[in-house]
Parts: sequence; C-alpha cells; structure tokens
Amino acid sequence: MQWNAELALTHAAHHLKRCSTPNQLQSWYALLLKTNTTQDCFLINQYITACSNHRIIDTAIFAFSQIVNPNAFVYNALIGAFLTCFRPLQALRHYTLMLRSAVPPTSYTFPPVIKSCKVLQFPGVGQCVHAQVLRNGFGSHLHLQTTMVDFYSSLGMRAEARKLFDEMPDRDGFAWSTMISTHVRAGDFDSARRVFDEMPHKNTAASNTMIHGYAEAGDVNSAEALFNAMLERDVISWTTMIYCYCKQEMYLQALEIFEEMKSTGTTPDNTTMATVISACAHLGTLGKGKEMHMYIMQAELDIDVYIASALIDMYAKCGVMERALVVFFKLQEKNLFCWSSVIDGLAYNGYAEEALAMFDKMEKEKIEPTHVIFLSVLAACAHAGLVEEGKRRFSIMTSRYGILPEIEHYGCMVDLLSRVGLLEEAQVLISSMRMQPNSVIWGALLGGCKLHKNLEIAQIAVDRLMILEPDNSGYYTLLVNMFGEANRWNEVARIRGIIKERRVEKALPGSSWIEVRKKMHQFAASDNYHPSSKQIYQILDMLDSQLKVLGHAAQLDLVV
DNA sequence: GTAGGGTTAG
Repeated sequence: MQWNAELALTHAAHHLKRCSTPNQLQSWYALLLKTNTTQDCFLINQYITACSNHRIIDTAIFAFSQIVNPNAFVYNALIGAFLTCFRPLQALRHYTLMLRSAVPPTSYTFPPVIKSCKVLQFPGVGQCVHAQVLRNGFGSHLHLQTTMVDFYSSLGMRAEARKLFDEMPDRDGFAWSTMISTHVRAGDFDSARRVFDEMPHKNTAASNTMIHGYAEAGDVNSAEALFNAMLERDVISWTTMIYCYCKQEMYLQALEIFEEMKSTGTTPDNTTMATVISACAHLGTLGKGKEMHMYIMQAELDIDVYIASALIDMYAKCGVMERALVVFFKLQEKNLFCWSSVIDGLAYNGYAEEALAMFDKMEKEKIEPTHVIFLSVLAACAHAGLVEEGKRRFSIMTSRYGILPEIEHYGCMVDLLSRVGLLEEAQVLISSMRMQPNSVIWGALLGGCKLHKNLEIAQIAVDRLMILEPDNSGYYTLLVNMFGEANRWNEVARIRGIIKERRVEKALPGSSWIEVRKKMHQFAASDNYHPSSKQIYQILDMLDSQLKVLGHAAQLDLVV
C-alpha cells in the first residue's frame, strides 16, 4: 500500500510538473499530507518547481516552511521560484538562509542567485557570490562562468566580463554569444565584431546577436549581409532583421521581410508580432494592423503586454481609439507600457480629459508613472489648453514622483503656456530650465507668438533659432510673415536680406499620409499631386465656408 | 540550470 502510494506520487509529480492547474497543485499537496510525505525532499522539490511554473509562490513558501531539514535541491527550487516570481530579494535571502543552515550549495544554486543580483543591480553582492562560486570549487564550471560573464556584462562591468571570458579554458556557443552581447550592450560594435570573427563555430544565437548589434549601430547593409549568409535562421533571426528595419524607420521593408519569413515557413511568435505591429503603427496602416491582430487571434498567441501596447498604439495612431480601448480593457495584466499607450492614444485623438482620467486611474492602481508617461499627460493638457491642470501635473511630477523634468517636458509646458498666450510665463519657465533650451522649446514659444501676434518675443525666439538651426528657413519665413502682417516692411526686408545672405535652403515640405481601402495617399501642404486633388480642395473649401458660418475663422495667414 | 529578438515617448 505504502509502495503504491509512493509510486502514485512519483507519477503525479511527473505529470504535475509539466501541466497542472492551480487546483491540481492544491490537491497534490493534500495528497502529500495524506501520505505523510511533506518531508520528502524529492517530492517537495517537484512541488515547488510546479508552483513556480504557475507563478504561485505562496504555496511554495508554505511547503518549504513545513520541511524540517530541507536539502540543497529544495533550496535550489525555492530560490529559483522566488526569481521567476519576481522576488529576487527573497531569492537572495533564502540563499543566505541556506548557507546559515550549513547546506552546501550545488552548481544549480548559483544561476538564480546571480541572476537575482543582476535584476537587483547589486554589483557588490554579485561579486561576493562570485567569490563563493570559486570557494565551492566551481571556478572552472563552464555554465557558471558564462552566468558570471553575463552578470558583469549586464551591470556594465565590461572589463570584468572580458577578463573572465579570456580566462575561460573552454568556451561553448553560450559563452561566445554572451561575450558578443556584452560588447553590443555597451554599444561597442567593433569589439562585438572582433569577437564574432574570432568565434570558431558560429551558431545562430551568436549571429543573431551580431545582427542585433548592426541594427543598433544602424548598419542595415551589414545586418542584411550577415542574415543572408546564415545557413540556418530561426524566429529570432527574422525578428531581429524586422527590428533592424524598424530601427531605421524602414517600416515597409520590415513588413516585407515579415511576409518573406512566413512564406519560408518560420512561424512568428509574440516578439515578432509586437515588432511588426509597431511597424504598422508607424506607417498608420490600419488594414495591415488589423491583419496582424487577426493573425494573432488565429495563431492563438497570447496577447501579452508587449503585443497589447503595440496594438493599442497602432489603433490609436490609426484613429480608431475604440478598438484601442477594447484591447486595453480586455487585458488582465497591464504594465506601464499599456497605460502609456492608452493615455497617449487618448491625448493624441483629442480626448484630453479622458487621458487625464486614465492617468488618475493608473495612479490608483499603484503603477509608478515614468517621465515618458508625463509627456502624454502634458501633451493632453497642451492640446486641450488646460493650463492650470497642466501646471499642476507638471509640479506633481517632481514633488510626488521625484521625476526631474526633461527637455521634452519643458517643451510641452512651453507649448501649453504659449498657446494660451502666457508668453512671459513661458519665457520665465525657459530661463528656469536646468538645461540649454533647444529648437523645440524656442519653436513652441514662437508658435505662441505667432498665434498671439507678439513680435517682440517672436524676435527673441527666432534669434535663438537662427543660432540653433541656421539652415532651417521655416522660422525665417514665419517671422517674415509676422512682420508683414504687422506692416513692418523694413523688418521684412531686413530678414529677407539675411535669408539671401546666408543662402538658407528652402526646407523640404513635410507631408502626411493616410490609408484608405488599403491604399496609401500622401499629401504635402498645397500640393496638386494627388489624382483627386481637385475634388479634395473643393471639399476643403466647402468645409472652410461651413466653419466660417459657424464663426470659426481658419488661420490661413501663414500661407503667403 | 547558462546565451541571442519585443511594446510607449523623443
């Protein structure tokens, strides 16, 4: 009977470790209680691992607390469980507990411990653990050496990583890839290439890392060359190439190679889809974006925070905020990126109040905002002209969250103040900045001056802009128009003289595009290139006259 | 048990 029960348990352990629901885990522990085997280190080890796979740490902690004499396997399982359940500090605590209980660590103890030091960014602790690795006789353990190289690499201690790698008597594919990655992380692509060239049998991972390096360096040609030369390509190779194109804003190429990937039989995964949806967002191609969404559903890929953020952003940028919100509200777990995308999407689509309400909701869920999210918040205030609200949020950013404003935040605030005509206040803010104002700042101020016809401050802004962007004719043109409007023709002549003297090139006109029925239509200001431009202008004129009837005068005075 | 690819803003 006893023997049968044990056999059943062992069998259950095998089964439950792979596929089990939280409920099954519970009944498993009940079985352990019933059979008096809660002290069996082998079974508890399996049990803790299963709990960890389901991210249920509490039950694992309980099972551990019941063991009188946990062995190294049990400790290893628990330390690993803490790490996978995002509690690295607890992982380290139980490691020290293990040492104090005089249970000698095994080679399996260290990877999760070192990884915990890595995610916690504890260089000192990591070095202590390294010393213990050596003291326990694992100095020439290939696996642990690689883990240590990665640790030093992640904390930016490249010299230590390099030294360790150089001293390794044997190196496998993991070791080489880690070293290449070390240089890529540091932005030292030449060193990455040198290590890659030195590597005897280049595997797919190493090549992928190298392609990623090229992508970061903006070297599309080298990335393509290496990619094309690869004998075997996996999902990561393809995804990295897609990322490479995205990084260079070559979104159409990104979508093209995605199709190629599918046609050659490689199945995209979550990472691929997140990248490719982001490409659709940048292109503003709703049709393609929807196709990608459909693919995810068909392939039954899990909509994780990466894909969700990308989808929300894509739908928002394509102007279908309703769809973005559906994705957002369906999400079980939301991280900062999801919130950021939805808040920015609302702001971008003109729902300023809703964006702010969404931000407040995020605060209530105890998600710590970052400086990025405040850009969306302030942009929402700026678009809706919510001055007091904007000022309040701007000050909360620092007082409540300790986030110092970056130049982009100042840009939003200057834009906000200038738009509503608080030009002096905007100037005061600019002079209070802890960094040199750039052309965006002065441009925002100038925009406000234009709107509120303040020539004096406009002159100040343009003087600065002339220094910062001497080749940009747009600012001069704007100033010329402003003075012209005020009938100050002497000034007009003076500035035209400067333009001539400096031979400022006429800036390339900006353009925008929109997708209608899967076809792209591109427009520049006042152009006549579109086949239907005649009808389009007719409609614009009609809209304009309707607006006038409603007492809304368009500002066409920019166009001379 | 160790390596390689992802989402927002600018």
